[in-house]
Amino acid sequence: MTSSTATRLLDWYDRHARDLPWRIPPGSDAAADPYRVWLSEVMLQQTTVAAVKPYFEKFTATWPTVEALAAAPEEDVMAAWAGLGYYSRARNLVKAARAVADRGGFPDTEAGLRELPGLGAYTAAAVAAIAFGRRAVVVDANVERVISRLFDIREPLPASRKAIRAAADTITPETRAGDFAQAMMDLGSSICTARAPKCLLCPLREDCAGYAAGEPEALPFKPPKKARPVRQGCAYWMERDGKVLLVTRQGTGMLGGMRALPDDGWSAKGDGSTEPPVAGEWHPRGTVTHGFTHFTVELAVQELSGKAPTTPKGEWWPVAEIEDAGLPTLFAKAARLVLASR
DNA sequence: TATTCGTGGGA
DNA sequence: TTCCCAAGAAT
Repeated sequence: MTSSTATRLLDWYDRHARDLPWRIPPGSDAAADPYRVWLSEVMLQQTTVAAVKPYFEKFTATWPTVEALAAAPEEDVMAAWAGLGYYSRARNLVKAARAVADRGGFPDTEAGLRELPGLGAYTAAAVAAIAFGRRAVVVDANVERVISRLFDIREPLPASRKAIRAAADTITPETRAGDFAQAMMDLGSSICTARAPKCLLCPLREDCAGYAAGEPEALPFKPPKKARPVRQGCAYWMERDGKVLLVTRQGTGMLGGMRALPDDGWSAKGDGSTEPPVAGEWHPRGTVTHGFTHFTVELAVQELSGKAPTTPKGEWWPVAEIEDAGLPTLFAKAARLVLASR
C-alpha cells in the first residue's frame, strides 16, 4: 500500500461517484453546505441511503437552514423523524441545531464538531472533511470493511479498530479528504460489499492484501450475534369524540420523545403488566410483531368500547389524521390494525 | 468494553 | 422465513 492507493480511489470516484441529494459532485466548484452535510450524516448513521433520501428532502424543504431547524418546536422535528429510527438522533439533532445557531454557525474543525450532541468520532470527522475540507480519518462500517480487506487485518472486530484506524490514516490524503471518505463509502457500498464483493471491478484490487490472501469476503471477522428475546406487551386504543388518546414517551430510552399509544410498560428487559390505563370493557384487536435491534415485541392491541373518560393523561388526536401523528413504526402498525378491523 | 438504542431491504 | 446488515452515538 502506498499513497497511490488514494490516487487510484479518487480517480475511480471522479468517474463513478453516486449522485446523492446531499452531495456536491467531484470536480464541482460549488461549496458544500455544512448544514446539509451534517443533516445527511446524522440521518445516515446506521441507516441506508434509500431510507434517508425522502427524509432528507422533507427536512431540507421544511427547514432549509440550521437556524430554521433550531427555531422549530422539538415535537415537530420528532414527528418528522418518525419511521427513520434511532430517535436519540432526532433529540440530539434539535440540541445541536440550537447550539450551532447560538454560536453563529458550525464549528469548522473536527474537535469542535465533536462537541456537538449526536456527533461522535465518525460524524465529526466526516463533516470536517466533507464540509470543511479538513484532513480527517473517517472510519465507518464501510471503511472498516474496506481497510480490513485492503490490509488483510485478521484480528476480529471490535479489537481491530485501533489497527483499522491506523491503517486508514496511512492512506488518507492531505487534500480531498472529503472526497476520499465518500469514495471509500461508495466503494464499500457498491464494490467492496459485505457479501460477494466485486473484486474484479475494484480499482484497488492490485493493492489489496485480502484479495491476494484469497478470501477477502470473510473480512472483517466479527463476533457471533446474540439471540434476540421475544417480549410480550399490550397497547391500548381509546377514543372520545373521534379522537384517540396518544402519549409522549418520556426520557432517552426506547422511542423516547415520540408520540405513542398508551401501553403496559413492556420493554427490552421484560414483558408488560397487561394492565390497561383505565378500567372498562377492552376488546382484543389482534397482535403486531415488531423486531427491534436487540429484541422482538409481540404487541397485543386492545380497544376500549364506548367513550373513554377524560382522566388519563395525554393528547387527544383526531383518528382521521392518525397518519400525521408521527408515530414510530411499531405504533403506526398498531393503529393500522385497529382501523383495519372496522 | 458491552449494551442500548429502529427500521426496511436484500440474500 | 430468517438472518444480516446500513455513512454510529451515548452510556
